[in-house]
Amino acid sequence: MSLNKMEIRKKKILHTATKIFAQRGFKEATISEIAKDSKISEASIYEYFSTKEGLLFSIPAESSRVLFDTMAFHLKLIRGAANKLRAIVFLFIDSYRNNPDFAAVLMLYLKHNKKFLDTTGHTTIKTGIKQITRVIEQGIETGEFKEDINPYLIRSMILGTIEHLVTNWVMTGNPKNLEELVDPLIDTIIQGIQNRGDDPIHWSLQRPINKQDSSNGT
Amino acid sequence: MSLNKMEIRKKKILHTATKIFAQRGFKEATISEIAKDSKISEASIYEYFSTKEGLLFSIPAESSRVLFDTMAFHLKLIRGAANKLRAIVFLFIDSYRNNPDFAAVLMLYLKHNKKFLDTTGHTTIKTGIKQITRVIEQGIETGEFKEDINPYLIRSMILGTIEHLVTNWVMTGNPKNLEELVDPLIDTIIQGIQNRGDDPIHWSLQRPINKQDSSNGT
Amino acid sequence: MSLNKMEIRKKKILHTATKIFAQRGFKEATISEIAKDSKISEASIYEYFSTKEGLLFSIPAESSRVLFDTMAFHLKLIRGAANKLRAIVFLFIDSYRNNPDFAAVLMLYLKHNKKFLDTTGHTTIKTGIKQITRVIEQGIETGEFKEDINPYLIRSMILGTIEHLVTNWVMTGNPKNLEELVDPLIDTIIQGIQNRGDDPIHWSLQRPINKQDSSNGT
Amino acid sequence: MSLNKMEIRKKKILHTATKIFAQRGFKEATISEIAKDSKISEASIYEYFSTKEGLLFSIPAESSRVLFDTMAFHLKLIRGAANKLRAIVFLFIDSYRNNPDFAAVLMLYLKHNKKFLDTTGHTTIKTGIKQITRVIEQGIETGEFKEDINPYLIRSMILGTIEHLVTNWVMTGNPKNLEELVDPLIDTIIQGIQNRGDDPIHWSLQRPINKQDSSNGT
DNA sequence: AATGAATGAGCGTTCATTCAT
DNA sequence: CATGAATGAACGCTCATTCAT
Repeated sequence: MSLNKMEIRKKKILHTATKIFAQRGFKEATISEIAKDSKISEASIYEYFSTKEGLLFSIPAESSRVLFDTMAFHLKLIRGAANKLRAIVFLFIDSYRNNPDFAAVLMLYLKHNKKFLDTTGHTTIKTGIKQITRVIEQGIETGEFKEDINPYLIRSMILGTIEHLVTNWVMTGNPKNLEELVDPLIDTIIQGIQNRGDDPIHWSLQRPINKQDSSNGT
Repeated sequence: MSLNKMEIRKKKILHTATKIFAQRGFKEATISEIAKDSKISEASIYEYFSTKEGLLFSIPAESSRVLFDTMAFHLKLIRGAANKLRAIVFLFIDSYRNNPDFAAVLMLYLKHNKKFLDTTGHTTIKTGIKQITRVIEQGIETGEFKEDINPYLIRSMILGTIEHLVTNWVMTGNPKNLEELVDPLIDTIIQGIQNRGDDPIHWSLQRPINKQDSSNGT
Repeated sequence: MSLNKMEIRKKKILHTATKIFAQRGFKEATISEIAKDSKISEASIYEYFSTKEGLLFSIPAESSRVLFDTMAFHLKLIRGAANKLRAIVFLFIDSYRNNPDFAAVLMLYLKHNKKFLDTTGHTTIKTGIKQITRVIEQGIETGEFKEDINPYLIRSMILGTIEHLVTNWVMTGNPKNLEELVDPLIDTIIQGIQNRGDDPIHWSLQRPINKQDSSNGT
Repeated sequence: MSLNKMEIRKKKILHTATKIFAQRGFKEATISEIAKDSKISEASIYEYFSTKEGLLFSIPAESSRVLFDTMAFHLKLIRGAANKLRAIVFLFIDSYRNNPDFAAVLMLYLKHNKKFLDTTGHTTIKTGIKQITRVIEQGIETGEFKEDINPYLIRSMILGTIEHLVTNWVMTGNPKNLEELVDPLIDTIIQGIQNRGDDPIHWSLQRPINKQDSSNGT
């Protein structure tokens, strides 16, 4: 009962804080605002979170775990690295679209905070992100993706693009239809990395010149 | 003369502010610190910049213009949209690598500031970024790139990946060799967007000249 | 039974509070600390003591009464004002030495608190201190001490010196051997106030009995 | 000029702080009060003193130096250790009587503060107090005082009595005529420690019994 | 009787910014 | 023009105290 009530209060604080931080910015927001909006006293907020920054860092914990659990669940059901990557991108985008305040806090105030790096919230995210790398590596192992691609780079392309799009979206409202970019994005990347039956290899710059020559010369 | 002196003082302030903001964070940094480090009084700083945030927003003006002028200059000399994109990515990365403090300020404190959107500094950047869009559109027009690609998405992929990589770099020091990712990045994207069937690689910079000649000359 | 239990809890609180106040200072100490250390909840502490300051003011009540009762008991057994003063000083010093936390609280946080003046704890102390004045006055009446001395001043000298020494002791740990200063202190004062001409030392405890006898017998 | 003005402002702050601390107590007093009373903004107070406690610790610096300089000056003009001690006690008492707020702050909030021990203000006081010890030691060297007295104890008696009297005075207003106690106080102590022509030594408990005997037996 | 939980009321401190010289 | 000095306006955080069970 009491535990339940406390859980509810804690979530209320987190929810309100997410909203206020998203609207006003972390530094500009005040604990007083969050207290008023959540109808929980400032002192009580400090019962649940040790500092204002601690409150900020507590925001991703839950949302992220939900996202990454969902992701792990779906990945088991999907065959093919390309399809898995498509699902990942879709789930990310979808999660952000449905939680714009959370997306804003993550993109604007957490991703660029060095102290956040040492946080359990960040650890959760890092763990989740490793799933992406694993999918890429599996794609390479199965021969679905080219051997010479750099998984870290591909992952960075996926995440970087998502971050860029979502950041723009939370800041300006554009692009309106984030989810419509999922397929073109993933298609472009897949085409850049997958093995193709028709002469797919020679484009790779790391390949020796003569290899390219021979294929061209045919 | 006096004007010249003032210019020097102003640049000194900007340079110091960039350094301090990068090291300590925008909110954490104080005008007092910048004054001490630049040996210019706080009051004088306010002679040159109206507010602390105004000082922050003044930082990209110069560096960005230099970058985009250089970019415009190079793009005139390069043939082929793919090669142009490669040059663009290279120039971005190279510029950030050579100005890590500026890169940090841009990635950590400007890119996510809504007020910055209404700034001449941001206008400069936007103008510069349009060059990328234009290159992509030209690639489509010339048939070098597929017709059905979304230039905005491609531009977002390029910028998003760069931002992601550079942000990581200024925050953690990794990846150590940013510049080595330029080619794989651009190659992956190019392969995702270029028309295939005809020889797609004529303008690849790594390709021997005679190769291009032969294909052009056909 | 239940009353007994309550008494035990109350004493536990007082004991812990004395320790915490002595270690951390009255203002710096928190009820929360006392609660944790005593394993009695904060709310319960407020069942026994109305306010934090009330808790502080309750500390001397018991210890002081014990001291002054002991003192009254001993004074009945001792003959001669000088010997009585010596006993008093000894008992004070000994009491503080054996209860350093209590000594610290008394010297550092009670003696200088104006509100403490209106407290029953202070009344107890005042009553006890009157015993000193009475001994001095008796010394004057019996002719053992000079007629023209100011009992209030002499009492102040005795108390002031004790307070000064004990305050130093609780703050710095010095002087190490408080009790060794009892005799020199009381001797100096006695010599300053006793009637000379007739033999003043009959009751000196350190003197051999026969010595006194011989002088008396003359 | 400007320096002068700053000096005046600093003294004004110190003066007001002394008053407020004396009236309301250190912890109860607020910087806001001091600011209002001194008509100097809170922020400016922090320009002159780094913290509230730093402000408190800065109070004795000046007053004490004045007192101890005066003391050193007078001591040069006075012959005889007893007379010097009398002058010292008088100067102390007189100084406190003329600066009751300072006396209150010193007696109630500084003397019992462990952190104050590490302060330059405390160093000044310690240095000044050494003058007392020196006078006592000189009294011993010249034979004016007994050989076997403990200078530390005598100094503690003098300071302890003064502290006790002045503390009572600042807390309760009594005794009304502090200065009238100077002579009785010093007389009592002097008689307790000075060498007397008429059989002064045998009272000393440290002396060997036979020594006393011989002097008695003469 | 005992306590976990909640909070009202404050306060020290910080700085961006302005002013007077 | 340059600046040393002054300050207004906030805000995070702490705790003694109370309440509900």
